[in-house]
Amino acid sequence: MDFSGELNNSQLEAVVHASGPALVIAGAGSGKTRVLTYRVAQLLSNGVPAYRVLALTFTNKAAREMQRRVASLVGDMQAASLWMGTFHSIFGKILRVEAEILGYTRDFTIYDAQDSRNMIKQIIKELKLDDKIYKSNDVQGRISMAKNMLITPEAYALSDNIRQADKAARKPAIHEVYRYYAARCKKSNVMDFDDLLLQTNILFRDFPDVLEKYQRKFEYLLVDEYQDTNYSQYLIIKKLSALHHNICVVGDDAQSIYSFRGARLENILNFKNDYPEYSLYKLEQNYRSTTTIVGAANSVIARNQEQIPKELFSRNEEGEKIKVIRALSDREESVQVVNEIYRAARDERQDYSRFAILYRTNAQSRLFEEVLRKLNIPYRIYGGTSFYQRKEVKDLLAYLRLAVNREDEEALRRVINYPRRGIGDTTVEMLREIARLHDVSTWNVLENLDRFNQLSAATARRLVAFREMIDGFSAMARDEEAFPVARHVALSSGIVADLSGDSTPEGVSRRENVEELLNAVKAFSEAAYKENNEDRLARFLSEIALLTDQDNEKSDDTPKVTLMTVHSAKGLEFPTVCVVGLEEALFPSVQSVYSAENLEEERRLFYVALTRAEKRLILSHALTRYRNGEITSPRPSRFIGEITPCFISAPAPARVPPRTGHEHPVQARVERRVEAPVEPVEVGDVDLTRLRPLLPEAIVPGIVVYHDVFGAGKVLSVEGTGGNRKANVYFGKHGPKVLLLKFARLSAEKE
DNA sequence: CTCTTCCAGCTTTTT
DNA sequence: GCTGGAAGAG
Repeated sequence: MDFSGELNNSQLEAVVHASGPALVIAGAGSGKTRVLTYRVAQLLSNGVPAYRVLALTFTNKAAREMQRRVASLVGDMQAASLWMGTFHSIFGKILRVEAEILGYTRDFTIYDAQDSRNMIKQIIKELKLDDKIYKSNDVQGRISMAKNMLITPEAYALSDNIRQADKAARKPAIHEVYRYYAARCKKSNVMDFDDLLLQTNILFRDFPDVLEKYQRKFEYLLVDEYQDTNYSQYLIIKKLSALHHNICVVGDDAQSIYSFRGARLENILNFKNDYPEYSLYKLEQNYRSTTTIVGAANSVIARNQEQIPKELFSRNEEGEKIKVIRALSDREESVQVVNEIYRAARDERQDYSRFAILYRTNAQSRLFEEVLRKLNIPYRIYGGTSFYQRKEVKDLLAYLRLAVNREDEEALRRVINYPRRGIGDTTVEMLREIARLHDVSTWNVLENLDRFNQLSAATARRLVAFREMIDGFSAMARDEEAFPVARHVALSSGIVADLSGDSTPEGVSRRENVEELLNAVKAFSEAAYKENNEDRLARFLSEIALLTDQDNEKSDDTPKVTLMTVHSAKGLEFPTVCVVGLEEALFPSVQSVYSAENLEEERRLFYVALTRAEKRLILSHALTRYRNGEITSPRPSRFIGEITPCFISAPAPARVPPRTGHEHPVQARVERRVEAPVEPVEVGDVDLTRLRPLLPEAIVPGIVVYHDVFGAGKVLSVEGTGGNRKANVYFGKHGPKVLLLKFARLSAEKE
C-alpha cells in the first residue's frame, strides 16, 4: 500500500513506523484519526492478522468511526476481526471470558453510575452514617478514584494519606462504605464501570498465564486519546504491551479534559520514561481551521505551564475574525446566537448541520432549545438523560438483568415491587437485613424463604410468586434467544400493562420507549444472526450497559443544528461553532477557579471548544443569568480576554434584541390589560452597557428600568408583596405593562 | 402498603 | 425549574 499521496510527511512517518513504541502528538485537527486508521491498514497490509491488533478508544463513536474508515481501506471482513472498541467494552468482553477465575460468573451484569450510587446510598443508610455528611455523590467519587488508582478496600483503609484526607473532610468512614460496596457488588455478581478496568488489572496481576495469553494475542496496540487514560487504563496497556513493545499511542496533551474522572496527563508526558527506545512523531499542521482560529487557540493555550512543546499551524485561509456577542441576559444570548445561525443559514444558503452550539453544562441547553423551536430550526441535542436512563427503560432492563443474573441486587430492588405487587419497603428492608446477616445475596434469601418464618403468609405468598416469575424468565433466558425473552418479560412482568393504563402524553411516550427497547433487542438479534454471533440476552445487556446516548444515532436526514457540551464535542468539527456562556464561574466553572491545575484544565477545555470550528467562531456571554432559580450577574470569562485581540472583530455595542414577536411566554400570561391609556410618559434613553439586573425589592415607582423585550420603561406603581409583587411600567415603545416581578427580568443603569 | 405532597439539592464534564 | 426522596395521611 502506498499512502504517500494522502498523507503529509509527519503523518506518513507515523503511519509507516514499523514496530516498537511510538508516541504521536497530534494537535487539534491535524489528522489524528487519519493516522490511526492508515496505520491499522498498514499493519494489515504488512501481513499482521487483524485479530492481533487491539485499538482502544474513549468513546464507542470513535471506535465505530475508526472501524468504518479502516473498512473502507481494507474491506469489511478484515476490519470486523480487529479488536477495536472502548477500554470498557474490550476489557468487559475479556472479563466475561475469564470471569470464573476471578470469582464471578460469565453472566455478571454491569452497574451503571446510577445503580452504583443507589447501592452506596443504601450502604450509607445501613451503616447508620449521616447522609448529610456522607453524600452519595462524594462517596461514589472517592470510591471511583480509589478503584482507578487500583486501591483496594483494604489498602484504602490502611493508607495514611487517604485516612487523613477523609478525616479532614469529616468522612472517616468512607473506607467502610467502600468495603461493603465492593463486597456487595461481588456477592451480586456485578461489576461497575471502574471494575471493568480494576478487575482486568487484578486478572493480569494474579494470573500471569492469562496475562501472557493476551500479550501474545495482541501483537500490536494502538491507543487513541492517550492523554485521557487513567492509572488503571495506563497499567493495563503497559502490561499488555510488555512483551512486544509494539505500542502506538496518539494524543494531545493540550486536549486533556478528563482529569476530574482520574485521567492523568502524566501518562502522555511520561511515555518517554516507560519506553526509552520510543519514536516521537508530531503532527502540527492543522487542516481543519482558518489561521485566525488556530492563532486564537494557540494564544489561549500558550498560557498553560504543563505542556509538550509544539506549534500548531494552519495553511488555510485567514478567514473571518471571531465574533464576540455580549448579551444582556441569558435569554437574549440564546436569541442572538440563534439569530446569528438563522441569518448565516439563510444568507449563505448553508444547511443547519454546519452549526454547533457548545456549552459548559447541559443545563444551558434549555434556552437555546426554546428559541430554536420557536424559529422552527431543527436541532439535535446530545447529552442529558439518555434513552437508557429513562425510568421505564431501566425498569425493563432490570427485569432482563435479573433474568440473566438473579443475584443482581439493584435490579432486584428496582422491580421487586414494580409494578405494585404488595411487597413494600419494610419487606424489602427485611430481606436485605437477612441477606446481610447471613452474608448471602438477597436473591438467595428469596430462594430459602421457608427458613425465615417472621413473614406473614400473605407477604410470603407474594414473594414466592415474584420468585417464580423471575425463575421462569431466567429459564427462558437460558434456552431462548434474546428477542422472544425480552418480549415475554415485557408482557408478563406487568410493565406493559402498567404503562398502558396511562393515556397522558408522558404515558404514551413511556410505552413507546419500552417498544423502542424491544426494537433494539430485535435489531441486536438480527445483527447477531448476520454476524454469526451468539444471540443471547446476556450479550445484549453487556453491550447496552456501555452505550451512551450518542451511540444511538437515529438516521434522519434533516440537517440539524448540534447542541452539546464542550466535552462531548471533542473529536468533532463544524464550519460554524458558537461557544456560549463564556462567563466567570460558568466557564471556567466555579469549582476550578481556585486551583491553578483545574484552571489549566478549563483552559484546555476552552481550547478544545475553539478548535472545533472550521471557518467561523462565535463566542457569547450574558450579563445576567438565572442559575438555580437565582439571578446572577457574572463577569465575562477571562478566557475571552486571553485570545490575542487581533483575532477578534471589533466589539459591537450591546444591542436591543431583535423581536421575534413571541418571546416570553411567561410574561404573556401575567400581562394585564391596563385601563385607559395612561398619558404617555417620557422615557429617556438607557445606556445598555451600564445595565445591572434589579432585585424585585429595588423596583420602586419613578425609576427607569430596562426590559429584554420591551426596552426602556418607567415604573409607575408597584403593588403586592413577595412572589406576587407586580409593577406597572410604562415602556417608551410598547406602552404600559403590568409585570410580575418574580418573572420579569428588569435591569437598570448602574449609578 | 400506597398515594400525595412537600422539600432539598442540584449543575461540570462521561465510560 | 426539575427530580427524587422523605414524610404524613388514608
